[in-house]
Amino acid sequence: MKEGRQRAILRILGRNKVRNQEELLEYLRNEGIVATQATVSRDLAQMNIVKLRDENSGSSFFSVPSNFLHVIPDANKSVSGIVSVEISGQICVIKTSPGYANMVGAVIDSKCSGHSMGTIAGDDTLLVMLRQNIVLEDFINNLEQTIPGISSKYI
Amino acid sequence: MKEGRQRAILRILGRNKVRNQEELLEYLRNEGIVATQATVSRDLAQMNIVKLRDENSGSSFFSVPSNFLHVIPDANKSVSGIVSVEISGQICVIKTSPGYANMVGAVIDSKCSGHSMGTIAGDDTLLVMLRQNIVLEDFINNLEQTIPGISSKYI
DNA sequence: TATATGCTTTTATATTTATGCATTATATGC
DNA sequence: GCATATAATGCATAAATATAAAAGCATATA
Repeated sequence: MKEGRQRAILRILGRNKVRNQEELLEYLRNEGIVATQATVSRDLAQMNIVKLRDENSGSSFFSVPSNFLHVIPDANKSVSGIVSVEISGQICVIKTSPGYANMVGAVIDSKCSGHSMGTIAGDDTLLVMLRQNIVLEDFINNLEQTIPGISSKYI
Repeated sequence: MKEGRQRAILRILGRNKVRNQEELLEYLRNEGIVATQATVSRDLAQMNIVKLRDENSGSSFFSVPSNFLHVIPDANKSVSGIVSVEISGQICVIKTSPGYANMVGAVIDSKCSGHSMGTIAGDDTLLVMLRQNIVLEDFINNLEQTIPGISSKYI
């Protein structure tokens, strides 16, 4: 019960700007999950979710801390030299085995140009600068298809 | 009036974990600044200050966004090769003496991994990519302890 | 001087979020 | 299965935050 609801909350907050807990309840109801405000209040506290402010509108909305959104390399089929993938704001950082960052960067430059403004590679760290209005999930899907051996999941 | 109060708020929030607006009003009163809850509510909105959750206690407290914070090298005791530190959004740029950026990057990789997703170094410029939803004050404290010779100040 | 204009602030109140307590569900040991 | 412990939930309400409306105050303007 709780676990499924919290997973749903992550999904919902990842896709929508939710401005208060009543609104979140509605989204949940649309998925067939019924709960009360008190319950989601506790969920949010437990998940460390916070309310941030929209720079422009000034209105506030819930935000999932990054440690709940991980893109992890799939150990079974990892042939790409990728160690980890992490996203924060418009920045995606990909850690690779030593010497691999440039190669991965080249791949992303050619295959993810719709999502990426560009990349800069060190030796084992690749910086991908994401475009402003992309849908993060699309980029992740793109990554998954482009670079065999990584998969994303929530939590 | 307003400007001085907001400056005080930055100072107070940088040094203390303030848990609600009434508490903030008390801190202000201790500095001889009298205002009402409604006023600081607007101040916080205007300054984009948000409430985060303490990882351990679960209780929440106000946090100042990056564009109000500056970290500067302390000229008196600067022995680390660091020239300047500046933060914008999720990006921290550290300028160093020529050739030092890599070294500083390695230090940060090992000592600040909780706050940093990764670093990329040029010759005299180091880019530190910060995780989402970190408490910036914590990162800066960490930096100060990790790299002797820098100190931070508010605005 | 009187009037208008654009903030800032307060007061009063609405909205939003958190929480104590009782209840129900779920797990654990016998 | 039954008893008991533990956790999850809802209800009612308290606490915290935001906001509408009015008042204050400085500056500009006729």
